Amino acid sequence: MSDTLSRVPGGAEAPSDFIRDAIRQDLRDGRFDRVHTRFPPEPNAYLHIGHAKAIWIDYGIAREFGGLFNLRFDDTNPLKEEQEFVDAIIEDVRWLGADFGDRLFFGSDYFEQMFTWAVQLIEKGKAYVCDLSPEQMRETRGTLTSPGTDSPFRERSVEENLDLFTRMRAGDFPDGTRTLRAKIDMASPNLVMRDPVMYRIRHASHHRTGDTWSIYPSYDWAHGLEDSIEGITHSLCSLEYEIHRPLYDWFLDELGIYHPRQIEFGRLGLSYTVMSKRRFVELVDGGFVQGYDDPRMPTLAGMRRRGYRPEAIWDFCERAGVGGRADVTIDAHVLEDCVRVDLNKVSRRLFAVLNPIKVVLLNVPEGETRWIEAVNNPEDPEAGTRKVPFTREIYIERDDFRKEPPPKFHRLYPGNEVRLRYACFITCVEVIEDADGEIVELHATIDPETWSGDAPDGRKPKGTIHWVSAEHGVEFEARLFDHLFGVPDPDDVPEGGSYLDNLNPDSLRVVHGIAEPTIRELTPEDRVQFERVGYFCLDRDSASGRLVLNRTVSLKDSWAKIEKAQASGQKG
RNA sequence: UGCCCGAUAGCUCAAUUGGCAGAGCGCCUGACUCUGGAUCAGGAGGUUCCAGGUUCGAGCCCUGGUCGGGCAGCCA
Repeated sequence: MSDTLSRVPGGAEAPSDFIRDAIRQDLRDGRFDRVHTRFPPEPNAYLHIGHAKAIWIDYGIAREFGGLFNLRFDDTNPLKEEQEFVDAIIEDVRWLGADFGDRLFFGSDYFEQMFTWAVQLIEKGKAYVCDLSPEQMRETRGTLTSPGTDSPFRERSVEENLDLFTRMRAGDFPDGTRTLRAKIDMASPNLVMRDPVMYRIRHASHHRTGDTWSIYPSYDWAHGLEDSIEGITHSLCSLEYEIHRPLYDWFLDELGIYHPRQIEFGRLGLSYTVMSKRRFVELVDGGFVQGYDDPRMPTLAGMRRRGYRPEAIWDFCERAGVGGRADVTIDAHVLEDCVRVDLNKVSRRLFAVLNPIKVVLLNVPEGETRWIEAVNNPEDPEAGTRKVPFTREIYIERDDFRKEPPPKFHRLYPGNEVRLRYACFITCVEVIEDADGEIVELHATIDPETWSGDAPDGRKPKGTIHWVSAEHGVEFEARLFDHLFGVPDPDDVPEGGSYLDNLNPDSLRVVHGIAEPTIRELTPEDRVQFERVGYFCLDRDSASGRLVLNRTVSLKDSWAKIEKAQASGQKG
């Protein structure tokens, strides 16, 4: 192993995958003497978890190898691109923590240089102006199994091409009437190489260049040039561009300019959701979600609003890995696990009850408030403690009580004693029901000897439950999210069906809970764990007097698992 | 009936130059606990898509199949 290599980050200890291996090889061979990557989004949509993987690869590799990382907008199509998306993407990339420093670039800044290079190709006889209509071009391109035919304009003179191309730029011709094409091979088995379009006429206003251009470069022509101009070493992109690599190389070789290396990786998919811009639009426009940042959406904006931290997303990308040369779909539960692991370390704990039932503690005097010290985060001693009010009437989770306890149920039931977390032991002495047999209230007694946390006789209740003082409790709205789709693969539909048929009707459930007063201290995007319930994040919809919390993810519910096992055990 | 890519545990993926097939998640047991959380220990689970071939030895190399995906925008 090279000594130099093992000293730089990414040399010796760094993860190994086919991309990193290829880069190390390039460094050893002297093909490149540094590493410089870029993330090149088109500003026409919001970023999603799939983009996070690309950023993780681009930025992560640059950092590991001590190289540079650019954020570059590939804005070559004025019809689809908007400043709104530029702003949103920059915000998302920053939020993720991918540091591009001052290296924020726009493909449109290079239009003039691209034009100059196009003229060079024309002069070299490698590009020509073609008058074919879009339909004619399609017809002459051939098919997957048959070659195309040469355009009748393929052999125009350099002078005529130059004149026409200049007039295209000047705006002399209507949209769609002419293109500049590379002269390669209409019989190539790779359709991408059949005289691809380099420029098309578009009398459209661009979000950055305004009306200065009436021709715009195509992706294939522009992308390699952008990489070359910025001195990118490794142009990492998804698998769909693999077939474009010969063209990427062709342009750079014909121009004889600095030549980065394109390497493709598999796209990242997530189960129980969809990941295309078109479908995002359908979900939003169809009112199935409330926006691109709806917490159920796999967009970075949605995940942020839901309460995910970038750390969890990085961890997820790492677990997914670069993998082989294939697209991968990772189980959504893996992402959720990453979120739990991350939030567990950093979240303050709070008491909140989502489905309350009142408990009257008969031997606690009315009007008395006892302030209990509670640990803010057992995982982080520095998070300190807080005081939680305890009174005669409290709320507990309805699920934490059963009139007739099933086996292994260690929570509250008539005659049973449980621990109120951080407080004392209580025993249920009476169940109050209404005329319909609905439980409306419980009566219980506390053991005053157990305030220290231990009983003098050493007995230990099997269950510990959370609680909220009825007098001090603060009401809030909880938005409980579930997978947007009811099945792992939304595209798994019968003939003629739509992925929309698989929408999960219960992906959003709104309930009203009661929490300890500390909840009032939260500000939007603050994350907490409601003990024994799950992780929540204050939504920006919260206004004075109205608290809205998004459930980021529930805790693993092992009791639910036991119950499920019991239920299936009975029938089996 | 073209070109390119893929197929490994229930799921998603690993496996240096060919050298005893692994991980995470899920599942099952158990331990521990003031979150039935977290944590810890153990376990089950495989014809590496199929058929040939090369090799002392093949998940890996070769040939032929099967199945799945991508490619015929003046999108990126």
